[in-house]
Amino acid sequence: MVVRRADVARLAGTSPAVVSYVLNGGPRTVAPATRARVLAAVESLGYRPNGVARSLRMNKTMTLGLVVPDTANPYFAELARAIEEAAFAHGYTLLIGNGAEDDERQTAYVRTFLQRQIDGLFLVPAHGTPSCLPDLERARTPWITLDRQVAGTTDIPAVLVDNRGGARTATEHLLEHGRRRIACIAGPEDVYPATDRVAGWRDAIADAGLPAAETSVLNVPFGRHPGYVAARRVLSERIVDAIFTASDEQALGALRAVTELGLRCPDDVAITSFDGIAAAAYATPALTTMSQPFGELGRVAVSRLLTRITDPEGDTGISVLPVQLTARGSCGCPDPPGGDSNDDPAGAATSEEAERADT
Amino acid sequence: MVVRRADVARLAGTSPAVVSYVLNGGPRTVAPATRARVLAAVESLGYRPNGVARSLRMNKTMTLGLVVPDTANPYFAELARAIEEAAFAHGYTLLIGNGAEDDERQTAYVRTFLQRQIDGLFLVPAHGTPSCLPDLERARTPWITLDRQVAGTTDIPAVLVDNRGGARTATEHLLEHGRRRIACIAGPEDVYPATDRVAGWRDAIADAGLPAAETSVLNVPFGRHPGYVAARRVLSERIVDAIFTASDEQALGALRAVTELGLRCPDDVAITSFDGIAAAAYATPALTTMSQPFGELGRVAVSRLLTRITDPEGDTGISVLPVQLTARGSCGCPDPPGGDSNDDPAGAATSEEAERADT
DNA sequence: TTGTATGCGTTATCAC
DNA sequence: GTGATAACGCATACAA
Repeated sequence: MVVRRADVARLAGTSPAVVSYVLNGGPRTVAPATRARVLAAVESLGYRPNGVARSLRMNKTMTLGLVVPDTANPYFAELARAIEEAAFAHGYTLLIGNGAEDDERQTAYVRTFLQRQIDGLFLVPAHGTPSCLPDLERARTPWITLDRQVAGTTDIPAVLVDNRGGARTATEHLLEHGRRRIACIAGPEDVYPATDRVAGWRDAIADAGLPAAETSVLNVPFGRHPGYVAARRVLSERIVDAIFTASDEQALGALRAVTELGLRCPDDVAITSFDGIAAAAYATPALTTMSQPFGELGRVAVSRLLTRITDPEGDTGISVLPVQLTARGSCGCPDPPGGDSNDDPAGAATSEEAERADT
Repeated sequence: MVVRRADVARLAGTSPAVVSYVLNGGPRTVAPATRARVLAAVESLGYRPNGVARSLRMNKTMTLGLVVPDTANPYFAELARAIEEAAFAHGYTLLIGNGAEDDERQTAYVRTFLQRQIDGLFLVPAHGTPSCLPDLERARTPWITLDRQVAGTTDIPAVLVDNRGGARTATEHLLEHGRRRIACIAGPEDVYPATDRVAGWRDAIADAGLPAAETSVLNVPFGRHPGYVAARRVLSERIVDAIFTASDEQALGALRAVTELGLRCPDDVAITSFDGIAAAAYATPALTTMSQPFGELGRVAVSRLLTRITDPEGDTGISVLPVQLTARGSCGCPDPPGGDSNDDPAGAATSEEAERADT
């Protein structure tokens, strides 16, 4: 509109094609003198290539889509930041969508993104079977699932963490502290990581030879408020001495419930949870939680998606990353001073080639 | 690539142009019979228009850019969600960038976004004078500032909240509780909302006829950890009975510091803060804070930016939205049960026409 | 009412 | 080493 490539060519006394060669460093070589003239013209005119035209021609947008169930949820916010970090390092930009735990809206975003010709998609599927599956199938756009699997499928590429093992570790840690009546505040019944985390809790309970108190499993949404409500219920109805929650957010809510009921954490009720969001380190007491490797998650997810972009059939497995017990005060361990987390959820860049294909 | 408009036209026994007319509902009318054939062909082939080609032709992308200093920070996460919500309602999609409080990176994002021909940009400028200003100037892409103003400027369209008035209210509330030695944990010295919030604190202190204890102002970054460190320092070095913090995140850190030092909040140290993020309602005690109208912020920002897209010269002022005191336990008010916040930071949709220009 | 043709700004393939 | 030219897929003005 304002200044096109042809203008640059004219000023530099050459042809538009040559301008491209200079700016893109190829595919053909250009004489140093011409090159200098082109660069000068670009500078003086303030020419900036039109990315849309380029995308149309190149058939790639250098844009990745990310659809999560709730952008404002700290866990997804940290996950998004990690993805963004890794994508940026590879020269990709992120289109972000808030599915709002609603299939219809999630599908609306996926469709819009597909239409905008994103090169690849990260999806944290809402509960149930996403109605956008057919669209994704037809579009041939590489996509990969994050944090959750699509219900009932096992052949869709995914990057997950060891939910079952982590939940088991978290529960065992409560057992080691001598707790015996451990309730489980789980996620929604039909959401993948919830079921696996419940399974891990069950594993630990069973191994300890404890009765599987089914009534001690509360299926509520992830999030502070559901955690708060569930904790109030389980604490007033049952005699428990510990709670394992499926998310830090729920744990934060539970912590609040414990205090409101005049109980003390960890003395009366110990808590361990899952995720390792930054806020967990600043609660009082600080939360003992299974920390997810956000930085690694982002790097693996981006790296795998990019692989699938160049080779749509390749890299089709499921990555399961380990989680790590971060012992703090809520389980009964000594409570370290605030801010023991490294405060850098996205992690530092790795030695991977950081290539920015876009100029 | 897979299925083009021409394919649809062929199957429907008509021309590509007609396909456009049907899909876009204009600009020309088409016979019902033809229309039906086209629709059937679209359905059976699963044709989806290429948004990139459309953008090139139409010279608009239906995409808005949002660059914030830190995506993972809960305040910006809630702000982003509000923007996303409002943009979605208008059929716009959000390209999101994490400036990481770093001018260079912020500029990199702005440039990339501009190159991708976004229709408009929301910028939460990092401290100092952004080096992307010339780019924005040349690009003629409408943009608007959120939460902060560009240092030293007053003619750039912005959507802000009443930082000074809010800070004053928060501080006065502490005074009403009988506190007299009120420290101020501020943001970085050169960031707009920080200076205004300090000014508000100063207003209240001065009006109360109290000495302006300059040493009681601590300029630290927003964020939990800085708040924690600052609180530890101010609590051990000085005798204070209250703290006003410039952000909820800092307050959360401060709360942790209070507890670690064996003090009680609000008994020994009362706290009020600023922002009204969801987490504030679940701290123990829950934070008394100046709640920002996230939903309204998003709607106003989007609405104003869209206005500027249709009329680049119009709507060039600065919006200042009011903030509201949310009294909870940390100031000494009765602590309501957890989850008193409506848990819907983005707010419900208004009666504004929700138009989705994209199909 | 419908088919044809041109241009959006770029990259890449041609001859030169 | 360089200049013209054909796509990319769409929207629309124009001729039929």
